[in-house]
Amino acid sequence: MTDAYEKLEKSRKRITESIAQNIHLYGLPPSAGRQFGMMFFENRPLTLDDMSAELGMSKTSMSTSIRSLSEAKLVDRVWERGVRKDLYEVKDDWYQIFVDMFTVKWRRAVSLHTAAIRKSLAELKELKKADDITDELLALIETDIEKLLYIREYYDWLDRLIDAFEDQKIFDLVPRLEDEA
Amino acid sequence: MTDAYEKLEKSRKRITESIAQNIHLYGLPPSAGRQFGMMFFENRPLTLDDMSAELGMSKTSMSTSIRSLSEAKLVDRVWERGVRKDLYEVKDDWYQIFVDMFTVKWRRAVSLHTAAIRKSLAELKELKKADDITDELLALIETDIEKLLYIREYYDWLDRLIDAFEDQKIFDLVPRLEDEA
DNA sequence: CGTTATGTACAGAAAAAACTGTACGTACGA
DNA sequence: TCGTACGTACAGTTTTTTCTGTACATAACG
Repeated sequence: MTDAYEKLEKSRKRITESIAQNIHLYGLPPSAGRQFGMMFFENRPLTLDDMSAELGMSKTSMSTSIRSLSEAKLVDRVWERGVRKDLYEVKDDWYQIFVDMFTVKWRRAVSLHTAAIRKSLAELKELKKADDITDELLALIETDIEKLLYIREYYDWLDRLIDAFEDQKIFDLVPRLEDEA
Repeated sequence: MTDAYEKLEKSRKRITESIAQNIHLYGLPPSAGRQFGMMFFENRPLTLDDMSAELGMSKTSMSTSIRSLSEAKLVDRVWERGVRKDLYEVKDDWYQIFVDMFTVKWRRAVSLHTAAIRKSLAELKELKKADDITDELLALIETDIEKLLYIREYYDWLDRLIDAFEDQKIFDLVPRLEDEA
C-alpha cells in the first residue's frame, strides 16, 4: 500500500484546498485560505518561519496574509514564554469566526453607505428648496429622495441583522446542535 | 449658483461610488457596482448600448458584467414589445437581493465543503483500520477525524442558516419595518 | 429568404493584485 | 548597552483579473 502518511496528507490537502477555493467569501485570496487550512491541521501555534517552510512561500507573504487573517478574526496571536517569535493559531470556534467575519465586513459597508446616503439626502432636500428649479427637475429630485429613503431603511434593517449576529441572537433562530452529541 | 443638474448628478455619484466600493461583498468588481448604481437611478430599463454610453465603457464589458449581475440576482431582464434589444433593470427589493446573494454564494460553498469533508472522513476511517499503523499516526488520524466532525457540524449549522434566509424566517428575527411608514 | 441589428466568444492590452527579496526599524537577550 | 533576531515597509516582478476591439453566430424584420 502507499504510505499512510501520504494518505493523511491527501485528506488534509482536500480540505485545505476546499477552504482556499472559498475563502474569497471572507475577502481573502486563496493562499490565505491555504495558510489557514494548514494551521487548522497543525496542533500547535506556528511562527512565520514555520508557515513559510510549510507552504514554500516567502516570509513576507506570510506576514501580510497573517495580518489579513487576523483582521478578519480567523487567527489569534498567542504568547508562549521563552519564544521570541510571534506565534499564531487558528480560532477554534468556527461559528464565531463566521459571525465575526460577517459583522466586521458588513458593519463597515453599512457605515459607509449610511454616511453617503445621509449626505446625498441632505443635499437633495436643500436642492429642492431652490427656486430656479423646473418641475421636471423637481420630479427627479423627489424620486431620488424616495429611493434614498428606501435604501436607508434597508441599511437600517441590515444594521439590525448585524446586531442579531453580533449579540448571538442568530443562534436562537438557528441553534447550534453541538451540545447534544 | 452651479447647475442644479450637476448637483443631482453629484448626489447620485456619491451613492453609486459607495455601492462600487462595497460590491465586492457580492463578489463583483467595482465597475459592476457602478453599472448597478447607474441603473438604480435610471427610472427605466436600459439596453447594453445605453449602459455603454452612460458609463463610457465598451459594450462587451457591459455584456459580461450584466451577466454577473444577473447571476448574482441583482438585475432582471425585462421585455418590452417593439424593442429588439435586451432590456435590463435593477431589482427593486434590496432585502431580497441580499437574501438571494447570501443563499446563492454560501449554498455553493457549503456544498463544496461538505463533499470534501465526506470524502476525507471516509478515507480517514478506512485508513484507521489498516494494521500497519503506528500509534503516533493513529493519534493524528483521530484528531483529524475529530476536526472534520466538528466542521461538518458547523457546515450543517450554516446550511440551516441559509435555509432560514431562503424561507424568509430571518425576517421573523429581524423584521422589515417598511410597512409602518 | 435575404439583410441587418444584436449579443457574445475570443485574443490581446491594460490594470490590479499577489508575491518576492532587500533593507531597515524595533525589541529582546546577553 | 550592544548585538542579534525578528517582523514589516517598500520597490520591483510575476500572476491574475478586467477591459477592449474584432469577428462571428443568431434572431428579428422587411
